[in-house]
Amino acid sequence: MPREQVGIRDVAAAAGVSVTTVSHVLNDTPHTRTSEHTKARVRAAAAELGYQPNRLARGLRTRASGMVGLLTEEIATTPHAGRIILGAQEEASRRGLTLAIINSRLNTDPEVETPEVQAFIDRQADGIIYATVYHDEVVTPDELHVVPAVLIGARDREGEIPSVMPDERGGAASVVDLLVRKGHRRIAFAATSVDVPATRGRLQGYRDGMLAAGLDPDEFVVEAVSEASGGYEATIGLLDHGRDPATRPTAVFCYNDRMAMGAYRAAAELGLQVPADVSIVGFDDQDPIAESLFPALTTVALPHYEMGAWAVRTVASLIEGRDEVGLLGAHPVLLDCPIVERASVAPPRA
Amino acid sequence: MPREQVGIRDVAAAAGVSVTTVSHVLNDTPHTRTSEHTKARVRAAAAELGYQPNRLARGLRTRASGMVGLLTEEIATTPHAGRIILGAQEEASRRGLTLAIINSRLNTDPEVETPEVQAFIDRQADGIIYATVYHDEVVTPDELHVVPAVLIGARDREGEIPSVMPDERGGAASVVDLLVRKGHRRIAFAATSVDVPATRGRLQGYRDGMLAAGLDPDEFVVEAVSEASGGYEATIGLLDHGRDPATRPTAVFCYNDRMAMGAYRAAAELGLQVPADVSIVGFDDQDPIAESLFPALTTVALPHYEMGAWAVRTVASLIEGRDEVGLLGAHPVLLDCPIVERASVAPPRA
DNA sequence: CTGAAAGCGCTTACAG
DNA sequence: CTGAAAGCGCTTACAG
Repeated sequence: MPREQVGIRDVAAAAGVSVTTVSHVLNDTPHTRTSEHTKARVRAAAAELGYQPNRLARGLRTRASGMVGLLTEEIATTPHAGRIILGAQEEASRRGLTLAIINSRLNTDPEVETPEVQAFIDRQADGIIYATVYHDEVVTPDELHVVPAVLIGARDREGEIPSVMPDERGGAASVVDLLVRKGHRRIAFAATSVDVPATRGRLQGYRDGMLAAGLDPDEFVVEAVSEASGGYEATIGLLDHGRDPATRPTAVFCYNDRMAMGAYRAAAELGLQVPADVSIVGFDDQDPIAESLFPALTTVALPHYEMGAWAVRTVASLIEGRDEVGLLGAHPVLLDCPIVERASVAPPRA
Repeated sequence: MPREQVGIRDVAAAAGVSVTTVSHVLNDTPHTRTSEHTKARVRAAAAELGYQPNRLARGLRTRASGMVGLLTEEIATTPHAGRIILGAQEEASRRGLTLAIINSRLNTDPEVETPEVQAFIDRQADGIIYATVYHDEVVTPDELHVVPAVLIGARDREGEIPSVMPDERGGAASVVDLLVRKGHRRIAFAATSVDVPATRGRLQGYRDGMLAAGLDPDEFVVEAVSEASGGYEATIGLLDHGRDPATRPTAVFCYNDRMAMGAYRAAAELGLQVPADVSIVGFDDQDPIAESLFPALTTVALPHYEMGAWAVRTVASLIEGRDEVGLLGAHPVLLDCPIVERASVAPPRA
């Protein structure tokens, strides 16, 4: 499979001009006058020969590879991480950048080397995006500070590297608000205790919402494991046990969709209809649960795609030297978590 | 952020040798004698300066970028597509290759250009992996034939490009076999009619299994939409309607996990316990359904990770000129779909 | 055993 | 308006 590369020299020869001229016209080099006639000849020759510039050579010369590296920490573990990649990839394509990906094993020790970052640097990546599993803050590998870089899902402890994360708190608050507007007042939250930002943010958002509505933010909070079984148990505890229907919750907001899945099962076992007897809301908009549940689950979507796109947009502006940064590094950017209304919420029984 | 690149020249100067020598010792160039003493000096200097060769420059010179491109068609639509990327990425890392990714919008018209492929070629990708959404065969873009290439999820119509896909048929047959070994004889299959290979392969596998066990391969096949609602309806149809418990199915094998999710709901509504009263099996091992269902779903896993890894392994051997190909292109490689046994299968009621 | 030199395919001051 | 030449950072015949 010999790739008989046609080079800039071939185009120059075919057009009867110098390679300099070919380069100028094909790149529209500013401050360069070339006669229209010559331009046309060059373009025709290039098209004729199917000339495509070798990006490697160009990169070597311009010291800009046109590549940005996405380092994903244990990509497989995050549901929907694929959408981060998709967002980053599409934004990169829009800008003529190529996205390279390396997945790294989780590495919490900051002192340890990060050969993945080095691999990107060796390849002259113009910028690097580090998508961490969701921890609060992270001390970033040294190598990350010598090249334009951006963080997804965690804040840089030193506050130097710009970062994005989902506004979990705002999303959770908006759920309570939705429920309140539907007429609910006894709104439970099935929380979890794992120490990750999502867990705290969502609980805080719930409390924000309850407080804003003048409701008790503690009465209906229960804690369980963040899985279907936990949602099941939490819901049974909330709605059963001879709980007076007049005082028990009319809605249960679950920490995530998997717990909501368990909540559905609990409701069914208790002979309760969703949403007529009890409204249920999840969080994550996790495909395919949210849509496959019956009735379809009202939940909150995470801005994975948007975070990926934001990351390349931001790293691109760092590359171009537009340093709204220092500014940027200090505070993480929070992206909206929109509610996806489906069919699991209704006004409470009169 | 000035990256003060240390180059091979700096190492040469520091070690007091020529760049030629530095290159030889750092690359262990064969057929080259260098005194141990010199080697040691060079290595020391390189380490001291933290020298990392510029892969762009090397690539330009050697005409091997060390990069393989993964083109994913609508990655977002396939559940678990992330695992294809993960498999490809990790295998690439093992071989010192970099994986670049481009997602393309679905493009069924073979005549239309595929700029994504061209983008990889411009960047001098050593090889290209084309991961299609799951169609039977595909006519590959011309550009793909000028560079080592490999297909995931579809066969090349011209039989030139090697391809992998899951052995859906074998996986489905093994499910029936498992059920038969547990003592089931009235095994239903909730099929779907969408015209994709998975749909045909799984049905064929079911029939293979039934035939192999001397059972009627048609009696218990029903068709429904490939979603939870379809699984629900199929199961209701199979088990209700005054069906005699002595003649109705004791197990329902669903085309996919989402349908299985509906089947669970149907069973619950009919007052049937899974797996005591009815065994249910899915297909896809779709996270998080399979694990979150109660009881946890026995299902069949798709070899996404393995297909990704196979693809870079194969494209790497094409690159190295090991052309077990022509051979390779003719027939798609089928990868095992292993059963994941969880808790939704039990012997039928005596 | 070691090194000078050409060249990979481009871009970009610089000169004319 | 156009082109000759240097150079990006490597590797690799080739010579000594």
